[in-house]
Amino acid sequence: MPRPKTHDDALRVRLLDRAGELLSTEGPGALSLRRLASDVNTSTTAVYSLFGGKPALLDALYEEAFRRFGDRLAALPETGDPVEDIVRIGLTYRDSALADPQFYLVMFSKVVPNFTPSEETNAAAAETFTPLVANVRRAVESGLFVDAPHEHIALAMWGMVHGLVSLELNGNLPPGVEIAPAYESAIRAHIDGWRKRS
Amino acid sequence: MPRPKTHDDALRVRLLDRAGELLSTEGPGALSLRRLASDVNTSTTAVYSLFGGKPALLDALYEEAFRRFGDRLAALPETGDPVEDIVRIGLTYRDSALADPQFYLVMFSKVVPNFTPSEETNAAAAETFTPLVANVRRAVESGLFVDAPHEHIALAMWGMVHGLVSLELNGNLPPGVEIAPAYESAIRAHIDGWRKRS
DNA sequence: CGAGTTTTATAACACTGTTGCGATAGAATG
DNA sequence: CATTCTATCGCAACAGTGTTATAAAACTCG
Repeated sequence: MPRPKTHDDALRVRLLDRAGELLSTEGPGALSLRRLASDVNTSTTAVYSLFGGKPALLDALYEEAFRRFGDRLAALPETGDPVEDIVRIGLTYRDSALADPQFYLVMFSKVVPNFTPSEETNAAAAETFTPLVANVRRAVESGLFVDAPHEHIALAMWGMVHGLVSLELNGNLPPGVEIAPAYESAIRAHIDGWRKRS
Repeated sequence: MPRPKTHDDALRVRLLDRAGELLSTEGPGALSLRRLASDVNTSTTAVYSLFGGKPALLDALYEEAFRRFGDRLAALPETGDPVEDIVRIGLTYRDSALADPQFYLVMFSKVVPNFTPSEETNAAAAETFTPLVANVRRAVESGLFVDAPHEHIALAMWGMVHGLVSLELNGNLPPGVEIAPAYESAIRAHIDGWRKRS
């Protein structure tokens, strides 16, 4: 007896897709509910019935962003040499960030006001971290690296890679300074720092 | 013949002070022009006649934040050992960020919508970087470090320190993971990575 | 064909930054 | 002393935001 549903799962993905497009192409400022709803020929009510509000929509987008990001990192073939794998993860990390800077800023910068990811979404996001941790463990177990908790080593590596990319994408670098020419050597030097001295 | 000015330099600093307070204590969401103006017993017009608008006010706050930050880093006494100085800079970097996280987020994260620092303000902000660069140069010139551009080495170090602190303050760390116990050893390991091998 | 019921679109609310307008307050002039 | 002038400032309107309450729409069942 009710009126037929149009706020279905298909509309949900259309909203999510369009939201991602708006974010990537015009930035977070263009991602307003009225704009989004009108672009998909519905009303702002749809966002509330399908997500629960703008923060919840952003949470879904946040999850999607980390999924893409994690997929790219997990898709890297293993070479057998953990050091080389770590370098490749680092390079891919920056490539992925530069491929869609706005998404990266949603993940790691606070570009959208009044949005903080939910506990579970943030836990899922942490999975992105696992390929690096696995390779570092391999390097530690094979005696290549110093005897330190492999989580600590991986965290330091993630920090550097993330920090350089963040400085780049947030525009915090001094004028004239570029990341690209220093990036790979920075990764390799950092790895060397954890090498066991003989 | 005109009506006496109340939008003077004293009001300017009162606005800036209160804006900093609001930012530190209640976060960027509480920093609205109406709220700010009423807290200082004036009107929103004051912000426009004294600064030019909210982005310009934020620019002044951004400059102030970097000035404080840079002062803390520059105040570090030199020990004569560049390596030890670099470690101290790294530790102070995190201490300063944790002392006022909201200010740090204004500097290095995009917590305020529609704000990007002006060219000149950003250039001034880059001065924060110089103590680290100076110490790295010293280490390179004394033959301690590998023969690489000292700007590249300093950039890598800044990246790691900044990355770890950013992950921490943005809440991007996996649940249960802490920066503190890994921080100093990460800095020292990274420094070791640039050491000349004998 | 009308009543009932669920779902959706519309409009109102409180808030934001920004801008134009009118009130204000004192000095110079008659 | 009253009036006029004028730079200055506070208030209100405007366009926009997320959110919420309300009313219209659209189908089934009696």
